[in-house]
Formats: sequence, C-alpha cells, structure tokens
Amino acid sequence: MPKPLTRRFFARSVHKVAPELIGATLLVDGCGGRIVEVEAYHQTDPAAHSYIGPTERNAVMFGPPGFAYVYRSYGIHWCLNFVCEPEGSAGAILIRALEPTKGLARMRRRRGLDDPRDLCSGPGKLAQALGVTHKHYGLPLDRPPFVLLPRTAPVEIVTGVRIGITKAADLPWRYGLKGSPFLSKPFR
DNA sequence: TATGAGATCAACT
DNA sequence: GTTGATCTCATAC
Repeated sequence: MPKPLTRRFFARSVHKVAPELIGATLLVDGCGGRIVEVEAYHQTDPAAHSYIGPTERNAVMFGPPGFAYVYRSYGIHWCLNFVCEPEGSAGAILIRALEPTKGLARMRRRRGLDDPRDLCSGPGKLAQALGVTHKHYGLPLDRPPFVLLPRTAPVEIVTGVRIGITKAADLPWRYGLKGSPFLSKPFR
C-alpha cells in the first residue's frame, strides 16, 4: 500500500506538484478516485486568486502548504484546491476532474446522475460529488476527511491551456491524464 | 454539435 | 454595478 502524501510533498513548485498529482488518489470521507485533471496557479499569475495579495477569501493560500483552499465559484459551485509552494508563495492547484472509484453510490446521489463520466468531470461537479464545501476550507490534506495517495504506476501526462479564465489564458498550466474519458474537456 | 441564458454571491471597481 | 478558476438546460442548426 502506498504511503499518504505528506505536507512536505506540497511544499514545492506547483509545476512540480501538479503533474505528480495526475494518477494520485483523492478521497473525501470515503468518496473519490483517481485524479485525472488539475490546473496550477501561482501568486505571480494574474489569473490566480492570490495575485492581488492576501484577503479574507484567499488567506489560506498565504499559509503553509498541504491545506485545502475552497472557494465559491459563480455563486453556485464550490471548487477544491491544494495549497502548494513554500509558505508565503501563495500557489495552489485546482482539482478539476477525477475518475470515480470509491463511494459511487453517494456521489451519484449527490449529483443526481448515473454516468460515472459526469460525476467528477469539472471542478464544480467534483466538489459536489465529494461533498466539499466551505466547511473544508483550511483543513489539512494529510488528515481525515481527506485521504491522498500517490500513484502506484507511471502515467502519460498531457498539458494544455487552462479553462474558463480570461487573464493569462495562454499559459499551459493545465495537466491531464492522456486519453482519460473522465476529463472536463479533451486536451488539444 | 454549438451557442446562449440563468442561477446566485463575494470580491472588486 | 460588474465580473468570475462553472454547470445545466433550452433552443437552433
């Protein structure tokens, strides 16, 4: 059995951590699966929530790495991020999609859908399926309800431009599992 | 398949 | 008052 990812794992550049998360397992209170798509954000990046400096919303990004940053998107959805980088660098990785493997029944109930490809194929859907809300803001990723396990086999990783943003939209900071049917959108 | 509106809120101008 | 790291449903080709 692989050992859970430690806080030290997250205390590195988002560009190192992000590709290593592809194929890793994320569970929240027993629901989740294999991560197939993430996006990296950094304080120097105009698209990042930390770009403008510390605020009440993004405060956890300016603290130590290895914690959850959860924010409300478009007033409707919740989105889950992992805080990375050495403390103060205010980087984070948005978890955009995963392949559901555990807790399928509960995820289907929360989403009101059957097709496993639609359960977690987008940041808002993923948070809904895993039951992630503001209550998870600032929680450590190496303790319950979170479980994070490294991948156990090599994977093929593809990169592309990030989705749904207008600033710095040309940066290739989206990482995905090649050919996965569980992505929010295919890679070009 | 593709495009568009609505939902709904916190942070920003 | 406007915008956004989104999603779903409706309508149009």
